[in-house]
Amino acid sequence: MSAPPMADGRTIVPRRRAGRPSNAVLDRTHITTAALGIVSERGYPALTMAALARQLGVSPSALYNHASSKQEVLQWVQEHVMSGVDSTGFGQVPLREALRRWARSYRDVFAEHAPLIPVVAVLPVAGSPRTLRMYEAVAEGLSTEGWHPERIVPAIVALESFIFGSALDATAPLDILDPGQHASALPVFAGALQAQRATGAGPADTAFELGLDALLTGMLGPA
Amino acid sequence: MSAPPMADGRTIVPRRRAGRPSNAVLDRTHITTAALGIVSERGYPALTMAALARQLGVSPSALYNHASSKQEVLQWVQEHVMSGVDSTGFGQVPLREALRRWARSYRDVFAEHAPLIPVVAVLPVAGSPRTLRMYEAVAEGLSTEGWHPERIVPAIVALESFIFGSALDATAPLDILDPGQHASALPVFAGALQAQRATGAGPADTAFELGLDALLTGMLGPA
DNA sequence: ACAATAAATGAATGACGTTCATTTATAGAC
DNA sequence: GTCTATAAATGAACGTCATTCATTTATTGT
Repeated sequence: MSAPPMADGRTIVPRRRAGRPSNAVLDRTHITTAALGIVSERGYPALTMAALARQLGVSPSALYNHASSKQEVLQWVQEHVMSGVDSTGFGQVPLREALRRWARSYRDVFAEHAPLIPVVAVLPVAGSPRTLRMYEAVAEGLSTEGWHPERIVPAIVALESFIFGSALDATAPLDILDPGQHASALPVFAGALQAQRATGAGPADTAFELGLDALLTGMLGPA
Repeated sequence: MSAPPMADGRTIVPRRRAGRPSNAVLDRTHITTAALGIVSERGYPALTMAALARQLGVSPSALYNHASSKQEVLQWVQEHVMSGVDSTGFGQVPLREALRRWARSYRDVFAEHAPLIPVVAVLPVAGSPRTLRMYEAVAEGLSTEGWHPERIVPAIVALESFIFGSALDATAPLDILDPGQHASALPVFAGALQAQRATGAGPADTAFELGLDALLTGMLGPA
């Protein structure tokens, strides 16, 4: 009579019988996994503490024995999400290429977790070892190419700002820039918009690649 | 017995006597002004519909006769905030300089309204004439310098992404990048951080200027 | 005077995140 | 083996929000 299937979509977990540490079922890992499941299946608006508890087969208040707040859960999710960022190129391929891979994967990952951006952008990074290791990899990449130490952090932050902004932009509706009825008053912009559309490429992707090229050229010199 | 001073911090407004349009007191302009007042005095977390109503000397539900949602109020605030962006340089000073002024003012404005960024970044721009006029000014600036039409929109979007990302970054605590106890495991990054700090300049500002320079160089060529 | 109507009200609702007193059941001490 | 400290789960409750709605109020055009 343990762990009934529940015939329900929620993660099945051996019914917790309270007690000392032992076989913890409601630890940081399980909570994070459940949160990621909800997010990927139903999106961030569905990630409530009640939904999370339900997914874990537990009452909402039980979560507060293991996480001090929803903010903390979001930090755990962020820490996991960072594993999708590719920092392996530094020291392996030319810096420009390594930065490009890094930036693309970073943007793609956060485009799928856009609601984390305002959280992450303002959160002390000391709590996220993965993020710190990423910074170290990028810093090594720049340092090895002879960058002056005092320029390294600003360069990383500038790239990151562009990446976060681009990730937000990637979640915008395709027609977000449509001028609607005002088109006639904006001849140049409206024309440019049509010209861009005629290329058939996604505006967010094109903008990201153009901006990334420009940043890399500006930082490293022409290719 | 009209408009008692209230001896209270709230905006004094001639007590509304219901009826036909006439001398509307609770219109878009007044609501926007009140919202801006709350935000500048007590920040975005304090901007609740209840606080807004209180500021206007009215009950919360009354707001819904004039705004369909809080989202709409935020759009009004955004539209007003956009007036702080300086697009006057285009056609008046060299393009690089015009873009620089524009980008700086744009970032500064949204650094003070960071919570609007996730809203704005995803909102159809058709509802914001001021934003559209800004786009037109920038597009004219690029077009006049011979930019191909299909590159204009991506360039604007790329710059805007960098600007929004930088505005978010500008609201972060100064020590956000502090590696804490992990410093020893991150020699290059920790060193770079110290070198940056030693310059005495704000990391967010330095990163913004470095990134902006890089973007402009990448887009327009070396100065 | 009257009818139509814009506008304000206050009570109510439904999400949320979070707290707390209480209960449950295990692990280690004796 | 019992006892006891304690990690962990529970359900009820709270406070804060945005939002809705039936009702009232007061003005305008006829």
